[in-house]
Amino acid sequence: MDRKIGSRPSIRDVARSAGVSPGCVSNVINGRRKQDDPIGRAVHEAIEKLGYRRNTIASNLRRSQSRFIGLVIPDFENPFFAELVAQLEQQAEGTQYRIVATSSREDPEIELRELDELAGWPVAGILLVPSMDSRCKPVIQTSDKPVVVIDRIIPDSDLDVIAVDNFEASAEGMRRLLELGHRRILIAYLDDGIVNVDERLAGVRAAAAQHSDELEVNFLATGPDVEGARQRIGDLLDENPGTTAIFCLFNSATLAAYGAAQARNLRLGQGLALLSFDDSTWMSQVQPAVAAIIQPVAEIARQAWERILTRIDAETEPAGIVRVRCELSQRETLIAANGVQESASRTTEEQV
Amino acid sequence: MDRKIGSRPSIRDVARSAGVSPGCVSNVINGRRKQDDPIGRAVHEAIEKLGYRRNTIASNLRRSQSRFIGLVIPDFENPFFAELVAQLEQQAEGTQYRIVATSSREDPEIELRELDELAGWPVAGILLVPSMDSRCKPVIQTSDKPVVVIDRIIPDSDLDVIAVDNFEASAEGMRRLLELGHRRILIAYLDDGIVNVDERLAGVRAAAAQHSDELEVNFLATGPDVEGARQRIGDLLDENPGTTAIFCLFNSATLAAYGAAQARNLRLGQGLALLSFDDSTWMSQVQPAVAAIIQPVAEIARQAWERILTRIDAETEPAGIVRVRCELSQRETLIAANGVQESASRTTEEQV
DNA sequence: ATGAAAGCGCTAACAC
DNA sequence: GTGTTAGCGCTTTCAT
Repeated sequence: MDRKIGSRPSIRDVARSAGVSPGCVSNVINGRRKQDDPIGRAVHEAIEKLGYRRNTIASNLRRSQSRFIGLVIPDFENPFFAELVAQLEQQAEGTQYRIVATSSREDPEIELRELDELAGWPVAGILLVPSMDSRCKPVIQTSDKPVVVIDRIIPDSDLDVIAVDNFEASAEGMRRLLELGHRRILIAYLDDGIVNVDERLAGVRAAAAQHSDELEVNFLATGPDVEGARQRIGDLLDENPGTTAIFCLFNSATLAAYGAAQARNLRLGQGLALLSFDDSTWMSQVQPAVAAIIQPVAEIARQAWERILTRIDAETEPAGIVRVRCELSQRETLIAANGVQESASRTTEEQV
Repeated sequence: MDRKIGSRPSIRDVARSAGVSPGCVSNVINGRRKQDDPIGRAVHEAIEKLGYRRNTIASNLRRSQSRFIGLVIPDFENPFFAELVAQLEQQAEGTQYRIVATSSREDPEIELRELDELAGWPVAGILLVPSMDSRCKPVIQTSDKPVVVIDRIIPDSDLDVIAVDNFEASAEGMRRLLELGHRRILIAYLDDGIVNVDERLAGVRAAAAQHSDELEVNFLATGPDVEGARQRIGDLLDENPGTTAIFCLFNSATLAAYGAAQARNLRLGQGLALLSFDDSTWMSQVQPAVAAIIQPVAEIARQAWERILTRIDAETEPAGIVRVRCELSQRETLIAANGVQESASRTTEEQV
């Protein structure tokens, strides 16, 4: 009541109210002193009465330690990253650390600003999903706090990275389509020069190269927006009516392909196969359900969390890239080239 | 070089290196002193050389002010909240404040913990999308920092709230269906006791009550998971084959309804109308595109941001509820009961 | 066991 | 203008 409005009671107010010293209050708060004697009780009462809450930041400042881990992702609206944030929060649960999340909106400038900002924070470590640009590389390499890169490899660097096995997963997807008899395949990818997509493309190419039959594989760079992607995929389908399968290398292309196919009355799961790299909720709910290569986000989060904690404890471990395996979910749009469904039922989906 | 590894150079190191006092360095950093004289230059050089970064937190502690605004949402994976975070970050851009986002995973316990945590933070204000439970009410009301509630009204309170006009938007949606000749309508809602859904239900009921014809309106509580919702909606469609329109009062029910309709070969946009409260990317991309009541997230974010800044400046303004109007996007699944499409083309969508 | 006092990194009021 | 100094809220020796 005797303090200026808006400012909260400090440890000193509690001490005064309980008739003890601030240090003593600190001891009580941090359990370094028995709680159930007259003094301990008095302190607790004062805390209660004044509505005292410890200032975490001041506490950390004094301890010269931090219980925060900064997370920078490109975009909250991408379901993959949204799930990543959720899973990382889950990992943080129960540990002494908490996640502080911000996004770069895929803008390298903002990304640098965010990293810069975090550098001025007392964060114990940084988890980063880099934007589609490697400008952040020097900043990370000279960072004084541990950084773990997630999902997107930064070329020519020896940073800690947790990513999925893009190459192998794509190759497997492509092999699957070839096994199913597809020979005219449309590969929709985002753009050149994006690490993940490049790796996925390489996987597709490798699988195609191993195949002996004559293939007609069309590679289409769709660009980032769904609307434009639908247009381009549609055009390509019109020009290549013999196409029997579409393999989309990132999730919004799948939505575009789905729409384009519907618009042309191409019956997915009957005349046309569709496979997506990266899953989304809608894919398993529509009918026919869209087959997808599922990125094990929970596992990625687990690995990233483990790695950053290790790094915080001991900075001496050698850095390295961890590749997490993806699962191909066998849903209804994954059919043979003759139109036969390989798997008719939802219940045969492989679990992640 | 003479400091312990992992700890960053402080303002004192810079001062020593530049041969000036810490206070002087502070003055240079904060532009309270001209930069381009020998001393100013020496300081800048020292900063450069040591790789000094200001510790934002310590700075804020000393200034007894904060440049952070805490945001607590129920769930990063809900596209509506994801967009909200993105839009709020956009609002924060250019201001002196930044957003620190965490989620409660719809768990009232975690929500309380998060609010408690923020109470111990030097945040200037709190933006909260409450979980589906009002347990947080007392905490907010006794908070020593301004709180603005977003999206979900907390009953019987006089807090600052920014929400959409659920009642009016639902009523308009329902009226629209009635005008289009629908008389057997399925209303899929999440569950009773959830504020937003209750308001939407009330809007639907009010519109139905105003109508003179005999109506058969089925209300179905789907529960939170899409799979279960699809099952229940499917069952209800089977039991009521005369149903000509489905109105889903939250976004994942729309996905469930879409899947259920596809599974039964009910042609959406031809035999069956579908209207969604809340938009998602997939809705405008599938064919027929799913009509949706669009919540103007950007506007919600704008209002919330404006409100919290006002509150931070002056806590004296009277609190109040701001209701933001939604837009009905006229897409292809919004057809008349006789099967005629009211609007055939995507291009006639109203803009948000 | 307990309280006084120093100090985390920084800023602001104050003297010089 | 410039450096000295006190202190933001807290923790942690270190005397008592």
